[in-house]
Amino acid sequence: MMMLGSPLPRAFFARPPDEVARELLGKLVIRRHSGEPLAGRIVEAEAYFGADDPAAHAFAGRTARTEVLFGPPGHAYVYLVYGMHYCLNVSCEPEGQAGCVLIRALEPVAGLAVMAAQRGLAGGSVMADGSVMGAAVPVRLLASGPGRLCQALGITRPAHNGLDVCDAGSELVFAEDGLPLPDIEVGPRIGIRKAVDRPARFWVRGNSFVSC
DNA sequence: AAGCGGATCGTCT
DNA sequence: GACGATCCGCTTG
Repeated sequence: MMMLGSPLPRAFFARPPDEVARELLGKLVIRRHSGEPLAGRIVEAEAYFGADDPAAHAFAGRTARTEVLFGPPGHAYVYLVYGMHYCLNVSCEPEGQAGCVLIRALEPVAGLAVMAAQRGLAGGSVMADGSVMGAAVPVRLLASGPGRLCQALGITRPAHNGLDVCDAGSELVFAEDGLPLPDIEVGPRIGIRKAVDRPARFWVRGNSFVSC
């Protein structure tokens, strides 16, 4: 029986990315830093394969950017999209073989106020007399989307690319949450132009934090 | 409620 | 020199 919050073992990631993506649903992403830990439960993830997947970054071969994808499993692959958003992935397959899972949405579990602040959604409107009208923080939008969750957790390529997410001492850890596997749905991946028909997106059925 | 376009830059052609 | 594994605000209906 795995302990609650304990890091997932490296063997968990040393498998094909579609298996890993499916089983990552319900697991925790924990961002440790000097303050309180930030955490979210994975509710949506996509598998990206290697040489046989034109939609994957690894498809073009081994480059400086994609080095992590070909390295040992269980390491963070963080890249910049559209010049402004970071995306978090975790490397899969044994060392030497490319593959990863893109984390697309988290259900916030801990550190919601910090997440809101980092998202620029501190909530509440400052009135003319200096008082603050209550406007509830839109929790659903905190970490629902690959760019949003990186902003909420403060994940960047310079700081986090290549980190070992199986190491309890790491700034970024993927961990067990002690919950049974949720009811899962499968469909095509989002936002890609190649291999659009491949069913490689997994999400928790009915969960309101799924990005779409 | 849905659709459009602007922002912004590392990476590879 | 072009192009994204995106998000947000503004437009229209």
